Amino acid sequence: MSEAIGLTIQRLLRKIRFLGAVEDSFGQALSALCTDRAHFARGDLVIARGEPYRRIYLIEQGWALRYKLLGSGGRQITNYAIASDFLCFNAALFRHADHFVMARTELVAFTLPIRPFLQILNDKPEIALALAWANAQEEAVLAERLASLGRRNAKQRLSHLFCELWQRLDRLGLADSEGFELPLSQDELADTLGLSLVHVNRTLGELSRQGLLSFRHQRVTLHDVAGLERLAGFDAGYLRDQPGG
Amino acid sequence: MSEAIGLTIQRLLRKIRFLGAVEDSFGQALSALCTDRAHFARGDLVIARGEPYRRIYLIEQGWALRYKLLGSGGRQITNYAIASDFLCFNAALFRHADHFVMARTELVAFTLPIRPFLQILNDKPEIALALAWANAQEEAVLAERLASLGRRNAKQRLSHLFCELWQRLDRLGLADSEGFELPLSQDELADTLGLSLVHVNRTLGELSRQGLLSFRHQRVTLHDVAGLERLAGFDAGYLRDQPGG
DNA sequence: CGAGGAATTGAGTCCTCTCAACCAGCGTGG
DNA sequence: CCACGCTGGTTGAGAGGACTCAATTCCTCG
Repeated sequence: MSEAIGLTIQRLLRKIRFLGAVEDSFGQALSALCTDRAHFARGDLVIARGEPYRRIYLIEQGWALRYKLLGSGGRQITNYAIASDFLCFNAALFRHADHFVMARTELVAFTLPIRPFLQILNDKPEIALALAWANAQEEAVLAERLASLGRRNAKQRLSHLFCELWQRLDRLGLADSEGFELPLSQDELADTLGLSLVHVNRTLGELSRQGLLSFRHQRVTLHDVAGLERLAGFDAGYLRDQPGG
Repeated sequence: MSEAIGLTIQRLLRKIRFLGAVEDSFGQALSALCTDRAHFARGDLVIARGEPYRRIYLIEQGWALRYKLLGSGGRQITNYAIASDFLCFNAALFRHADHFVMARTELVAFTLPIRPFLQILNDKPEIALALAWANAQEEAVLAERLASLGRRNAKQRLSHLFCELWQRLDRLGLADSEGFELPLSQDELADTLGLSLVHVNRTLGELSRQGLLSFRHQRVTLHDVAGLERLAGFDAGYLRDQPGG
């Protein structure tokens, strides 16, 4: 089992790129906890708003969506979680979920019991720090998305999102030089970017006609990365900063 | 000095409401670090994007704004920091700031040297956990704001923001039953909520005409809290959940 | 009393939305 | 093997919330 989790841990390490010294104890400690896996089918809820947290998940493969439902019927997707991301990490800190998490594809995740997980954080501050770093980076992504919704138009939002995902997936070895697989519907893009489905559709069309990118059959192809980054005002700084303090 | 910091620590504790057992060691350890204060004048930059972090601040009084500047000239304010909030907390995790922090009022903050601060987190996991909790709550606020920018109209965004601030300030003893002081310009509200200055102005006018709230002379008065919450779809859940895991 | 920042108000524009069809792909069942 | 139904994508038309430009008023302070 500690072999099966190898790739996931490697990805996690690649993501957090922390001080080399940490890596060994990190992998060992986590592997020891990752004895069980959970499987979710496409569309399954991992947790619903208001439910008590039961465990923490570490995604091995698949995509999950975090979102909120508004009284007025709207949905705001706040996050995509993919391989090496944690789900319900807040279980370590809160009692109840304040958002929904849904499996967007078949999803396989290691399950970490909360108490022992807390114990590890307690015993090994290096690990806690590394995970704090990963969390902080997610928050940086959130803040950048806020800037998108607040101050960028539809074309820029879409371009920015794709630039960001490309970078992020590339780091995990899940992208290639042309683009990446994106198992989302236009509807979900809309609910991520604060746009309507119809407008996302039209805007994707425009971006495609301008030779910037195309999104068909769950695959994003970037035709002109420089152009996209210029249009979006994309600056990878918020994804790239090295840990240190 | 450890007496002067008393109120700030108390507020911090009130904010994080953590297990009683933590409080003593928490206050003592932090007080010991809070030997120096920094003063900023209205408008001063605490840190600029790209700059290396130098220290962590714990606000004693005043308001600070965290924001991003977009290439296209826009500004997105991501956060207001007030008494008992940390500034540049990321200094513990990153080398360079990915956003700006500006003092919006006269600002007084304790300065915490990074290394010793990290040492404390290292030595006292309870404290690290408590701060992680505070951080997670900030992230929840960010996510909720994302939902606002994505899926709420101008009236709802404003109402929601005010409901949230009222709650948050109340917890610190900085609000009263009528409302609270809000040292922001309409321009800054606009850059927080992804609206234009002009539209914020008109929308505030409407809310006022509807007898819901008024905002004049840096003070928000809530005339009809229930109505506001209904309009905004405000649900304090994301601010209220107790720690635990 | 003048100057500068902030708040207001008016007018016209446009980006994005909603409503509404219609089309395409695909898995299922008769 | 093909019709049916579902989900997701595409396109058209009209409406409206929010934007920009611009001018005016209100405060506050030196």
